[in-house]
Amino acid sequence: MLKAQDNRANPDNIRDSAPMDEARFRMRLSEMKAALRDKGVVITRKRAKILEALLASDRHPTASEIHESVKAFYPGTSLATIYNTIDILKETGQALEIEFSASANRYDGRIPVSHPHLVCLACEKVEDMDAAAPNAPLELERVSQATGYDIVRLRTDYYGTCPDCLREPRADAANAAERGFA
Amino acid sequence: MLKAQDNRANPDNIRDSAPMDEARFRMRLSEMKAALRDKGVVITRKRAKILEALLASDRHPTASEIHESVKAFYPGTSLATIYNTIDILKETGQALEIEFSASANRYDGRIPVSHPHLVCLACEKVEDMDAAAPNAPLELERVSQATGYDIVRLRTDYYGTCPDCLREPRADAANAAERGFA
DNA sequence: CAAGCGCATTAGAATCATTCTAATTCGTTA
DNA sequence: TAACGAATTAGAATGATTCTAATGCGCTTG
Repeated sequence: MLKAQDNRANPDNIRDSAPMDEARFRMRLSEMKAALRDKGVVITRKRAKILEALLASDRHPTASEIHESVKAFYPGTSLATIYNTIDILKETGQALEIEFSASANRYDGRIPVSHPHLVCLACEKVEDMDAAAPNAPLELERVSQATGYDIVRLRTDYYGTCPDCLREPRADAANAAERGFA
Repeated sequence: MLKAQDNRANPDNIRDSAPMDEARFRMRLSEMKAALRDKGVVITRKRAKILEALLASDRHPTASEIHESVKAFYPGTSLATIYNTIDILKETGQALEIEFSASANRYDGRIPVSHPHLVCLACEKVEDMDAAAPNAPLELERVSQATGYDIVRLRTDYYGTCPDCLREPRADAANAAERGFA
């Protein structure tokens, strides 16, 4: 749904970078507002501008980029408001967060080449997934050719709850600490 | 540490969580040291301990976890030394960084469900990749069953240089700023 | 053995994104 | 108009990482 560009004109292009046209923009915008109102969220003028800034950018904006954009209309706006609104959007499933700033980086000296990872959201451990798993993601070569990018690295992470934490429901910070490196 | 667990008993398991056995540990350790020495890097006692801590952990340790581990032997060790050594390991291809703390998070209000992304390392833009691309990654269901995890989210990012930046070699911070959201 | 060079290491400051806190303001409804 | 709760605010706090500038250590050379 809501694909920004009709790729049928260019069937080999699997890159989706076109700005939204006006009609689609407005449609998606009211869809978002409706979804928020359904959950009892008040759409203030600032919040509306935040939604617009999020939709208008074809770059997947950062909180700070949205902030700059909104400040052009409401100069006094605080960054906290941007984060607050983004939180609501995430909670209501109206925005996807692409995480580059979640927690501390982790290091792998055993298999120092790219391979899929299993990330436990409860205890925060990161396990290797056997690289030979079936249905491995698109090869770098293939994606490079299809997108025009020079792809050098692939990241595949599966997020969920590990078997240990599924068994033991007390999967909180204490649990994570227990398993910590010592 | 260094407990041996044999996954051959469980051929369907595509999760790779077994600690290294002693022999493998030592083999990989000298492999790393040799690779570093080849590049002219001096293996100090502290650096050796850092390599050991990295290899000994079956959790993909953070810099701070490695730090704790090394401090047990060399109490005065600074976190900066850990980061310095990790940098060398990354540069020489002896360690893989699993990034959870790279730069600012980005948000997608247009297609608010998980789909692959193209990340340009030069201008830092993030593009959507058509979700219908061939060879899509393993479905959550399938991985859940194979690993015992309750997988709720999948992340697939392709890193490289976008066509624009490939064309224009001046792909530095200024370039990134130019393309910034305004 | 002494001098000197260069890398290794250090503590602490700086940076950056994000979250928290507590006070203030705004909008709605009574 | 009064009053309540939600929205918004500035600024502090947090956490990970990077930077900086000084010091230390190990080697080589004379």
